[in-house]
Amino acid sequence: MSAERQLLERIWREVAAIPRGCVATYGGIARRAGLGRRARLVGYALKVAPAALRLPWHRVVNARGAISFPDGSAQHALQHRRLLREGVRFRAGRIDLGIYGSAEADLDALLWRPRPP
DNA sequence: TGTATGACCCTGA
DNA sequence: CTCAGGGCCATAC
Repeated sequence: MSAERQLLERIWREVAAIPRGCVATYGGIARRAGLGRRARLVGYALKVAPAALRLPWHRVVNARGAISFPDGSAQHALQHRRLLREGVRFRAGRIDLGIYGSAEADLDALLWRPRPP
C-alpha cells in the first residue's frame, strides 16, 4: 500500500469522525490528520473517496464557513440540504464556525476528540 | 517535462 | 468587507 493511500485514509478517518450537526473545514481536517497546510489534499481526498465509505463529506466546508461547490450546482444544493437536515443553520450563505465548527477550536478538542488510531 | 486546474488557506492592503 | 498574491500539491494532458 502506498504512502499516498495512507494519507487519504487518514483524511477519510478524520472526516468520518465529524459529529452529526457539526462541521469542519478542509484546513482543519488537514491539520488534525497531520498534514500541515495541505488543505487541497483534503478536497482531493473527498473527491476520490469510495462511495462505499459513506463519509459525511457534507460536513466539510471551507474556511469561510461556506460550501465550496459552485453556487447553483447540484452538489452545492445537496450539501446544503444535508446540513440543514442536521440542524446546521446558515446566515447569508455561510455557517457560523464559532457555533458549528466544533472540530476547529482547541477548546472543542476537550468536548470532542477525533477517534484514536 | 511543463502547464493548467482545483470540494483550499492565509496574510496583507 | 473584498482583492491579490503566495503557498500548497495530486492529477490530467
